[in-house]
Amino acid sequence: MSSRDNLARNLRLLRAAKGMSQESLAHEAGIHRTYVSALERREYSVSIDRLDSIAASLGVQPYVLLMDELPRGTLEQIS
Amino acid sequence: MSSRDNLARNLRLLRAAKGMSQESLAHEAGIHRTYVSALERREYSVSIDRLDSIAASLGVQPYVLLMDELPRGTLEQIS
DNA sequence: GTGTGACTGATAGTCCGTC
DNA sequence: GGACGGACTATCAGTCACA
Repeated sequence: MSSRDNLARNLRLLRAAKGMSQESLAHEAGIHRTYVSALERREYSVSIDRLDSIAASLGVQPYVLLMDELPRGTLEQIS
Repeated sequence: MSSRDNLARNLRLLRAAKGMSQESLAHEAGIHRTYVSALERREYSVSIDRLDSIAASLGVQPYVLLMDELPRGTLEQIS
């Protein structure tokens, strides 16, 4: 499993858990809507600076987005 | 703490624990010598594809490189 | 609300070198 | 062995139009 794959999956999971659209997540993270779409389709190898802003919008630590499995309770705690 | 800062510190710690030079790490990870130097000086925001190859060379999971603190026992286990 | 192609500007990453 | 610079190329990343 590559980090790119893990990011794509975790992004979808966490975004769904927060009930956010790609559009609203993009707006909060200060990036473009179609770029969030591209990341969820593994199209890009995101830089860790972007990872920081995306993680902040989702309310998790940046490294969590790259894990094989989300830590227990992550989705529940995310409000 | 940004991911860039955490990476710089963890890279130095793990590389020292393995007794590797910047040059040998770069060679094993398939990246350039001066780029490893730049990452340890926070000069760049590395992409997650490179993060994967660097982590593999150091014998850790990619996300570990972005953590505030290395999991207990990481440096000892690294041989 | 999301996927995709096309196009461009920004920056990640290489390769040369010196100290 | 490592810091740092300049010049370069590849890829990331921003924005649009359209389905």
